[in-house]
Amino acid sequence: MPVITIKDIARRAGVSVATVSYVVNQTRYVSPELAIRVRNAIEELGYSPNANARSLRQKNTQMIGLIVPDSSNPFFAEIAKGIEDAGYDKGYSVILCNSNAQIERELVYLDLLRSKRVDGIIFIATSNHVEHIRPFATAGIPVVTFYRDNPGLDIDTFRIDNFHAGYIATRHLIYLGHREIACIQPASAITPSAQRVEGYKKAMEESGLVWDEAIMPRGDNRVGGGKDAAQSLIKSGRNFSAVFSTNDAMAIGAMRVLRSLGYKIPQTISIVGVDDIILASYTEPPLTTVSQPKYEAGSQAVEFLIQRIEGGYDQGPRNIVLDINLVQRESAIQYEQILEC
Amino acid sequence: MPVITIKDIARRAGVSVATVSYVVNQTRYVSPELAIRVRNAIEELGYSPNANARSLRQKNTQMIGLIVPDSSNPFFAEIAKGIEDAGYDKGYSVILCNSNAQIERELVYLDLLRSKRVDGIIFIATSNHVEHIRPFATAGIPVVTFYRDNPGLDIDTFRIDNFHAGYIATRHLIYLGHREIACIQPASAITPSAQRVEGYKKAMEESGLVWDEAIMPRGDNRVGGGKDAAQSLIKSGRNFSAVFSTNDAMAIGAMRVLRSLGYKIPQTISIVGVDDIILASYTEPPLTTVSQPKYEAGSQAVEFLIQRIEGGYDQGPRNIVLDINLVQRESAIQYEQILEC
DNA sequence: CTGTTAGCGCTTTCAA
DNA sequence: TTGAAAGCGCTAACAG
Repeated sequence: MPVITIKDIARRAGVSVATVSYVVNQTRYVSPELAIRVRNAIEELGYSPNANARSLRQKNTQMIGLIVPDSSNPFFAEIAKGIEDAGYDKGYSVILCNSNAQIERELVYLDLLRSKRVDGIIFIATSNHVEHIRPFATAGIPVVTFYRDNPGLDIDTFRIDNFHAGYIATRHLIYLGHREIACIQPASAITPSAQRVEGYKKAMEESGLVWDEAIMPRGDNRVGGGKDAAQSLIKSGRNFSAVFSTNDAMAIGAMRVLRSLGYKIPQTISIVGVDDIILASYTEPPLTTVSQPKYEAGSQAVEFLIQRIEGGYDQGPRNIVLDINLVQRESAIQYEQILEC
Repeated sequence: MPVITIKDIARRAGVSVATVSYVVNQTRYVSPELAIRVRNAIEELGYSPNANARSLRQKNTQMIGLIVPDSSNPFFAEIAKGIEDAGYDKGYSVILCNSNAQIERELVYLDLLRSKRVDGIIFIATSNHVEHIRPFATAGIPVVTFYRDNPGLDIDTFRIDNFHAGYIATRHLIYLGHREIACIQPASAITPSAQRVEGYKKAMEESGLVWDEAIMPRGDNRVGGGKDAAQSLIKSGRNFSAVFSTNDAMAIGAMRVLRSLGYKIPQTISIVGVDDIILASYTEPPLTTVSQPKYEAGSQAVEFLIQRIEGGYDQGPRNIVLDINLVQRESAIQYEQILEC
């Protein structure tokens, strides 16, 4: 079945293709009479303008590429949703690309997106190896990244203040009266989230408390790592009434083994995490954590991207630090012993 | 900065644009000598073929549209991931569209996807009102849907056997020795998942057990609805040692109130759900449930879609029933009283 | 073995 | 107030 083109409409309405184009896009005055005829023809023939042909002429596609490590990870899924929604409002569609944490696949997708002439790219990289976006930046294709530095490139970046996240989580525990506060830290000290540990230390020191590597086990940032960390925390034989976990996944793992070992949470041990993944509100008890905006970050990212696409901004790179805030649920409470003395 | 086109490459390599096209696409023999020159020019100039121009000629875009109610819902996110991955393997990109459960927005996206000339559409509808995909079907654009009937349209559909899901969940409980089995059912008897209740009834009857509306409260398919249902279950004053919930969300809600009321799960009450949402494996205790393939369903859907796109299939509509299976976790155990007698 | 060229469907300048 | 026509970047006859 032949697809209806602008020519068919022109013929049917007895006008030129130019006129059809003008009424479709409302881009110059057309007499009501002709306009009606055109609209009728469109209606009758069921015409749908070919966006690709349009793009070819206008050199814009109203599409943005989104590269994420894993769109089924609730964290990224939430960001992606924010992007899609904001894009919809602004008239941009999004091409969804999962890198599956493979640099190779990031490269393939980057190429593909360039070929498809997307108007901009939101890139949540897997590694610190972000050199491969250089061609885009230099080719003048707007790019926004998350949680990465892009030295020397004119690219906006969204990040959170990891130090501060660790700091406010720990301060909360201290405020609740806890003095012996354990910390479950990431396996690697060079990841961005390792900064959260620094915030923890700062908060401790500020209050004249000591942090002690003996109760600062490392985990793999996943639920399993949190379980292991909790085990070693118990085995250490040290006292602690609270634990700060550098992310929710490990906090959840820790809660599980602590509970199975007979500890009551929060009655005997308080826990706070960071991230506010959806699971956090469904655990037993619901987890107190430091939340970072995900949906909002996504929509703000397209905002910034579109500014650059449409020429609303052409200064140097912007570094946006997302607001974070403590969400108090039920896994951390007042340290009662203080009162009992 | 001017974008490099095929002409620039031709000029640089001293050949015709046709030759460039042929070496890029490997679509006819080109002498090694010229091929090298072309490849060098491409390398030097950083050429990226314009996929839109190509699409305009070839009348295919290597893109598929995906319409889901909410891509941040883990259930759809998982399906979407399967779609994206399979698409990647087959050389198709996916445009992500959230309908946010609004028919209006489904329509807008459907129009948009038509305009962008996607090669096919995977449509997970919000309502039973799927009439609006008719134009696509009749225009010959392949469409695959989930969980919906498309009477009179040549559209493939993926679904699960809801009756069977309810049946095997209930059979499992019976197999464990339970005889008084409550059922938390959906608010509406006409939704697809209401069939799960029929499966429950069948299993009960088959084993000579009676089902009783007094312990079959209705819920809104969400966690809150499960909580309410559990309350009314308790208020009914009837005995039951197990409950079958027609979905996981309600099962989780029920578990919560039952536990807060002092019931031990699974020691005093066993529970099984349906869906296997990710939360199910993180509850206390982890939920036994009937799982349906999500990732796999997604990739199978693109398989079918691409068959139609590329002419590998042109028979009538296909109705695919996805495999389901019981995943045993810790919320349902043997009914001990039987042994104690 | 390679090049010339028409044309995909649209926008937009230029002319009337 | 409208139309003719060039051209966006590419593919694929067709010709040589």
